[in-house]
Amino acid sequence: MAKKIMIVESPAKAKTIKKYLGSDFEVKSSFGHIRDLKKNELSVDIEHGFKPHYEILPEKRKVVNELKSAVKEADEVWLATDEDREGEAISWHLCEVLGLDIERTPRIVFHEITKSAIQKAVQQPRSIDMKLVDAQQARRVLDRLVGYKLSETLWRKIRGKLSAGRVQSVALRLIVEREREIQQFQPKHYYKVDALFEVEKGDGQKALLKAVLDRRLDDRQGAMELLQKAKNALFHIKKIEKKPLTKKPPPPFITSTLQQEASRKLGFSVTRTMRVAQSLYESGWITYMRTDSVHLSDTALQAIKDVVVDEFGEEYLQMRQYQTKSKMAQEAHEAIRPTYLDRKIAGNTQDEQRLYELIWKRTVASQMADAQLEKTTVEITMSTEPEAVFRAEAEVLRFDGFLRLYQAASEEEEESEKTVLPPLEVNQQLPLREMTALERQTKPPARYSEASLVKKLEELGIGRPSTYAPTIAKLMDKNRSYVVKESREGTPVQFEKLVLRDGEIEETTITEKVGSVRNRLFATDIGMIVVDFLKEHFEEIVNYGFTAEVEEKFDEIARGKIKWQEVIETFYGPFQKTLERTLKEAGRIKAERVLGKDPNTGLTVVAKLTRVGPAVQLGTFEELGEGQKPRFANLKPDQSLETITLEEALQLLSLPKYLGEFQGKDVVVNRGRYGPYIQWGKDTYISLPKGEDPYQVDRDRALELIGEYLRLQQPIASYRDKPIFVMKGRYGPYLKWDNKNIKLPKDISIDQLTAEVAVGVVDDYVQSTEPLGEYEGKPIERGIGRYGPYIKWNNRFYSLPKGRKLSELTLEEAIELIQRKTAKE
DNA sequence: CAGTGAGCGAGCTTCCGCTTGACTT
Repeated sequence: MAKKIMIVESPAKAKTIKKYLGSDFEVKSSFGHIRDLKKNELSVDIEHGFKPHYEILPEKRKVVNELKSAVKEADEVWLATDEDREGEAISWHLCEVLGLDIERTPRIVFHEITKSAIQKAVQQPRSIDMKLVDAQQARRVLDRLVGYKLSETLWRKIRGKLSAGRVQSVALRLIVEREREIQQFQPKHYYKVDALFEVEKGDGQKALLKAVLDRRLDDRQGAMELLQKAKNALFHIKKIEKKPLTKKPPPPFITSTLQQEASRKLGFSVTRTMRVAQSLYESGWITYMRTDSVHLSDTALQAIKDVVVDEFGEEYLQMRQYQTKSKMAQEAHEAIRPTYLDRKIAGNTQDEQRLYELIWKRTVASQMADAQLEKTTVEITMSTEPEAVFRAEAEVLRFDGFLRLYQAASEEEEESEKTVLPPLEVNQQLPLREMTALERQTKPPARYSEASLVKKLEELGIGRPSTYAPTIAKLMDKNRSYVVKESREGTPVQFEKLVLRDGEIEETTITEKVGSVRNRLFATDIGMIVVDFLKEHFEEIVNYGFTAEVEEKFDEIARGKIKWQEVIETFYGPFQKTLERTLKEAGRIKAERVLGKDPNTGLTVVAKLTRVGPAVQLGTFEELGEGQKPRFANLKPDQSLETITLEEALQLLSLPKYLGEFQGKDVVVNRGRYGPYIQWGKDTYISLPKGEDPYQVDRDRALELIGEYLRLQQPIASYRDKPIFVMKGRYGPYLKWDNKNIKLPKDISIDQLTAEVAVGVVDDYVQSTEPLGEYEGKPIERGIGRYGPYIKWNNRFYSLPKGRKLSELTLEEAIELIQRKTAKE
């Protein structure tokens, strides 16, 4: 029998296809691209029609050799790489490298991996589409020219190791421009007014109805006037409006939406989401995770239908096929869905199980009925102020539909308060219980999170499912540090609160933290400098529409309307002129701002980007003369070269501060690489507690911290002849004993910790982590991990049910736990 | 764990998109 081999891109895919094709074919994988431009040089011959010089990717030599010998043995080679530009190019490179005839090698495509789709594809082989390959070559050559030429310009004009490119520079621009908007934002204060009315219920009880004034008041005077008028006002219901509302389920996941939902609901970074999804894919639980298509195969739809009808009943079923939104989508795959819809749970780790559950719910919900709601709006008027209208809103769920299974998370927390309304009638008079005017301030636009940046990039058609996560990682990479991901505490702001109750207006001031954020992307000074430079000299390329424009050209190449070299030629001519002009005319960027003079020394204070990051400098090299070095102080993470003031700079320069001697050794407070610390003598360093301001630390405070440090140096007690130490770690206080870290129970604070209590905690730990016993001749071990207490048997982990303590778990219960989980699988 | 920061200048860096391991902890 003739031997046939088929080559696909992914080994997991190869395995599945093999199953469907049976013994006719051997299925091999190329592991993605096998050939590319050389890494250490431009590798595009500009003089000779932009001819690319390809080489086998060094890490793919082994795969290529294996493919070569497999091809030698075979009578027929079939190519089944993905149905898109990149997939077509991979097939072409395979032909070139494996010596296959481009015209005669059968090439098949399918965009779902089901038995029928594959069998159908095998019936309709075609040959490689060189027009599509050329579109890919144009894409590749353009990205290389833009990327390497721009990066080299940055090395010469700003500093080495920096990079720029069609995708990363636009992503960076988005973050930088958002950062600037926030810097320039001036918050406006306003007053938000709510009223609390009493409503008689039928049973003689009173219910409360909260309504919100439908506009914001500009100042305190306006708020006060309204509350004054409310003292003698009558309130009437003017209108009750009921509107039906339908909510549609969201489409099944693609890469970008999975990253967004996993970020909001599970708190995953985009990299973590992709790592976990990859693992689920390799285990065969989900379809391919790098996709831009919302398409579901017929077999999947049928399986989802069965699940919906089984679990929820016919009335919850509403089949639909979704349309992919993005114009840039290449749709080589299905949406991300479970491979077996009847599996509600899959995955080994907790991360995998949580992500799988999310995918399962979203997939099933996509074929469920719309939710039907009724929205009621009540308008209440005020007799003494015709302009004032109070509004209460409530939503009643008439039919839950898909909401029974899946609720999409929203990016910003919902602020509107939706209450259940008591029975109400038009013209009904409502007694006022209380009216509150609370001062608020407007918020600047939100900084991007990883996931919201992905969403924006996708809207702009920039980047591909396989590059979203790596692009973001690249912006944060150490060699560039264009962007940092940080959580920041807000700053306290005082707000006035006016409350009218029982005819009296009470005024109070409350303090609230404004602008706290978790895991947001912040532009750094070097990020801003690079964007400014690119915008000034290469506006066309960092323009948000650049990718969309060149994509149109690539489409024309794919349709055979234009040659790829022509597209590159048209772009490169003007680009090269701009490059030459920039290299000649632009000076070397030295980001430096003179802030003023230090009143004590008369020396100039400068803010600048040094080799090791943004800093302020006291005295210039000229001022100080031969052999003298200026003093430097690094900027704090929330400061920027663009906005730092002389006062802030002088404060930064006030450290290191000498605080006298203690026990004959110098005490100094300073800020270092790892935050603020106290140095005592030559080699004792004591970090300040988190959040403490080093500029406020005086001698008394320093000695207090040294005292505490000395106490912690001594063991608090000993257990089984080994010392117990109290330690302070990132996640709070803990005990160290026998090289093990033991967390303190929440109800024990470090101050009230006595020797007896410490021994007790260690004893408890020892009791609950020694093996519990044996099951089938293997020990059952116990331990406390990141996600709580667990038992471990036969190299597998079993989480304890919520609330169960390790020390109270009996052997019988443990065995039952193991049996139950084993039975499930 | 707790430094550094200019100039001088050789030698290094870099893109986007398609795929997973082979290394550590």
